[in-house]
Parts: sequence; structure tokens; C-alpha cells
Amino acid sequence: MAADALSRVFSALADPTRRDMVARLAVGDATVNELAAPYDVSLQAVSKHLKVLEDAGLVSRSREAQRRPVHLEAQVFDLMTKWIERYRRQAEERYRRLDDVLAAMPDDVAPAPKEGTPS
Amino acid sequence: MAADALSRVFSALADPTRRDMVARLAVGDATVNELAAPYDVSLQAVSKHLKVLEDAGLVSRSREAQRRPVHLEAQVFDLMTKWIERYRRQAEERYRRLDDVLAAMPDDVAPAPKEGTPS
DNA sequence: GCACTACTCAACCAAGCGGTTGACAAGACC
DNA sequence: GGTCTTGTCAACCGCTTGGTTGAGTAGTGC
Repeated sequence: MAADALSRVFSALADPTRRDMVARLAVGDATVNELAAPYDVSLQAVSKHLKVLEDAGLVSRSREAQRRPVHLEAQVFDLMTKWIERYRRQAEERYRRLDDVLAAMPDDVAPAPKEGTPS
Repeated sequence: MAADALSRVFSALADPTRRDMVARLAVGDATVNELAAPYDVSLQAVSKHLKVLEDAGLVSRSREAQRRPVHLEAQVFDLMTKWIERYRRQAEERYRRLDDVLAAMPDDVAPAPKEGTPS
């Protein structure tokens, strides 16, 4: 199974039903039955989805009489956005540098742009 | 299989090896062999990983002699960050509103906070 | 044309995933 | 104490996934 936290989060959100549940939970906490209502699957299937979301740290569950209200833990999103932003920025900066190199190069010399670290 | 674009992207990044490859590609384009080097798996396995990344729109591949340089398409990240930011903001605003409600409430009335849309 | 490099395609396999059904647990209500 | 509600646990099933090996393709270079 996905050992690291980041894998669990990405994996959890890879399923449209689970993303849908997260969207629902962003509006407010909900019980398992409430979450299951829109879907044409068994309650057990929904319970499994919630377990995946819980293992990823995306939701938490308390107890309130027989009900088990599900709560969105939005701070886990930070883990993802940090990862994404890091490599997005890195890639963008690379393009910028490449543009600089090409701009500083006489037109008749500019080759098919190669990769690596153009110092 | 994951029908929608967002599922494919999340699913592609759910694998640590593939995230690692994305990290490598953020530095610069690379060939399949270069990408395979750090891992103790067959070239075919790496090729499969790249196919997943390509189907998700995260990388593109051109041809250059026998080589098939792999290029990171960082703009697909936007799809994810948009989705994430939407629900993060929504959840944060909900907390803020809830705080306001509690703050405006006399201390001896404040109940165990329930969910829904507190008008 | 023949060998070499750099891959890809196809078939297979074990493990995991999303779904099911059936049985059970925890708490409210009578 | 029985029953109803709300949910979980366990076993099973078919499909997908990540890995393998073996064969094939595309382009280079002698």
C-alpha cells in the first residue's frame, strides 16, 4: 500500500466519489448516511471510502450518539499544494532561464533547445 | 479506469516513483534511460510509468533520433491547485463564519456546535 | 545490410481496489 | 429487554495496477 502520507492523499483524491465527498464536507460536517445518500452504492462502500479519506488524514470522525459525524481536515491540502508549488515554480523558473539564454543568443546560432542545466 | 482528467492526474501522482520522476523532470527534460537509472526496475516498468504520466497530461514526449525525450507539462498542476484551493477556501470560510456565530452568542447559550448552514 | 542503441508492445502474474452481501456492535427509544 | 437506527467488520469477486520477461520497432553508424 501507499506508505507515505503524500501518496495516501493523492490516492484518496484520485477517486471522483471521494472528491465529491470532500466537496460535500467543505460545506459542513455530515453523517455517513447523509454522505451516502447521493450515491447508488451500499453504505459499506461509502464507509470504505471514508476510511480511505481518514487514513489520508483528509477527514476525522467523532461520535455523537449512534451517528459518526465526518469532518473535513482541510490543512492536509497544504501537503499537496506545497509539493505541487515546489515543482511548478522550479519548472517555470527553468523556462524563464531558457528564455533568457535564447534571448541573449544571436539568432543565427540558436540551436534546437537542449536540456540540462544551462549555466 | 479513471475517466476524468482530475482523477488521472491525482492517480498518476499517487505513486512515489512517478512523483520522483516529475521532480527529476522539473530540473530538465530527460530520456527514458536517464529517468530509469535511479530505480531498480526494468526499463519497461519505467516506460509504463511514463505512459501514465503522459495520459494524465503531466508530461509530453517528442522524438530526437532514437531518443524519446520526456518533458514536464507543468500547467496541468493548475487543474489540481484550482480544485484544492476551492474547497480549502470554502472550508476556511466556514470556520470563520462559525467563529463569528459563536462570538456573537452569549456564553451561557452556546451549545455543542452543530453543522449545516447556520443562517 | 548488420549490429547496436533506445525504446515500446504483448502476455502474464501477484497484489490492491471498489464494489457486493451477511453478520455484528453501539446507542436510542419504547 | 427487545427493536430500530447507524454504522463497521469480514469474506468474497472482478478489474486495475505495478511489476516481470520476451519479442519487436525505429533510428544510428559501420
